[in-house]
Amino acid sequence: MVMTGDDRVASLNRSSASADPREGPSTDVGRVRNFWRTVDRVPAGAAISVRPGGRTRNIVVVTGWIAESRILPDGRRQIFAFMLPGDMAAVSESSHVGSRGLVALTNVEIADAAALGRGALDEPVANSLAEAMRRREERLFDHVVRIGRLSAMERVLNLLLELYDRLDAVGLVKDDTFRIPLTQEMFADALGLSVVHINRTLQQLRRKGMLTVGRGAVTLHDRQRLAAFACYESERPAERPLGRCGSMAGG
Amino acid sequence: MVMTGDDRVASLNRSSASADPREGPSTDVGRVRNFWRTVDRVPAGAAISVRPGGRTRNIVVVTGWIAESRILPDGRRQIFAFMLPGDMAAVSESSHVGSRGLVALTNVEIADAAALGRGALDEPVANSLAEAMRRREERLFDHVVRIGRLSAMERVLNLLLELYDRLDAVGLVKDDTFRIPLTQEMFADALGLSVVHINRTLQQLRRKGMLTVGRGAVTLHDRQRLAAFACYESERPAERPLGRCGSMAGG
DNA sequence: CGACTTCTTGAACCGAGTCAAGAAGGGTGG
DNA sequence: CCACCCTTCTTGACTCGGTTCAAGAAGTCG
Repeated sequence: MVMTGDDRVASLNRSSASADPREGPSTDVGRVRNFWRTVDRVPAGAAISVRPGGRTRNIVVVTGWIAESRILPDGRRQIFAFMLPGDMAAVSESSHVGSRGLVALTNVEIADAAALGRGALDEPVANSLAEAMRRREERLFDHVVRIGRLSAMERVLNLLLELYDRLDAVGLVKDDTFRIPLTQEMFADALGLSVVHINRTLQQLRRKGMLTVGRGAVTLHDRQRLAAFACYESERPAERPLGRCGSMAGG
Repeated sequence: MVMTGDDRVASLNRSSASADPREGPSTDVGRVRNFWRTVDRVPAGAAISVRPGGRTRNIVVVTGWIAESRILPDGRRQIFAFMLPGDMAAVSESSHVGSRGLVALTNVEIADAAALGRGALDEPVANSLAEAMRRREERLFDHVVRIGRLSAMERVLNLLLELYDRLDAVGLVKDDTFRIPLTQEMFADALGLSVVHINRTLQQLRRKGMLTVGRGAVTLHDRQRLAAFACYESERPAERPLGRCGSMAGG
């Protein structure tokens, strides 16, 4: 798991305006054009905030990863969520230490969601933004469970499975593999563990053949089994076989 | 910390429609009357959900405590938040195992928020509901930090300090003391710890003279100091002296 | 009073943290 | 292309916070 930036969306229309490209692959082309005209580039490590003048801003991630996090006065950090290409969010101003903030984990391209509907939020944009907010909140709950009630191994797998599904939805997964620009430290700060323990946990998972990590990419082997082990439930309710999670049938 | 129900709001107008009574102690009296006509009673332990027919329901807690939680298929439970008198929320239907659900921790009285504005949500109600949602989300982030990055002692104190502030805001604190209808198990499930360890942690805090717990009531001694220790930041930004939290100056 | 829940405490265990040092990458300038 | 630096990853040894198991005490309720 090495930091390697530049995982830009292969084909534009797959990560277009709609938060969930599956429902309508190619949205209004003119809208997407407008999209690109208002793109902002943010370098890795930089904070994402409203310009001094503005109030609140609805953005869409076009390329790259963003973390939503808080830093405690004594330096401890907690990452609440990762924003991936296609994700929308409302950004308000904040100082970050003590409060929440968005930080670019890679070089990032973001677009103003408002611009998609030229000016005021129009119906479809407002809707997908609302839908995005709903999902974001749901993920936040998942994250609380992860941190509060899962073991280290379960946490790691559970998070990776979520990232898999989300990246898959925007076409960034191929052969059960996706690029992941996170350092083990970021992983640790998201999951409430120490870097060292994240490392050891990944080693274990590797040895058990459950996943492959390295050079900025992750491959999940037998996601079905991993999901059952890590109490992971896919967002779309189609597939849900999990019995009592936590135990490992054969491993 | 013993379960003792019946902590009803002493004076009605303090817990009236507005989520934050401080800004306007006595809201429209007629509205409050209407309030009482549409009150629902829910016994301790019961789930709170929409009636079979309905879709989504905006409610206000009038009396009692409610927990928002999820139960994993293997029985582990995570409590996301506590709803106290005066809190508003939007309730949608859910099965609870696997997904989220609201459970009455005590006997509870709830009112329909919509009823406050006779029918459709009117401006003031919609606003305070939006404001309540904002705060609720902010608290959820606080909770993630608590669980993800604080030690057991910090977690316990931090949560108690939050409950203090919220109960104080609706007039349910007197002499640094408030009633708390939580069992240690609920505390454990909220903070991601075991019951036994919650118990021991409370013992420690007692011995250090930081708080008093017993017979369903908690008293916090020297909240200023406790807040600094537990990385707690009050919602209203007036008072914030905390330096680098985590260490105990003298104790 | 009896039954049940909740609290408390001890002892043993172990998952995860800390400290520390070395290896492996990755990027940069000469 | 190499030398160097800095970040990230890895591993070992040790510590410790928190869990588990178990059993008894204290409350609480009918």
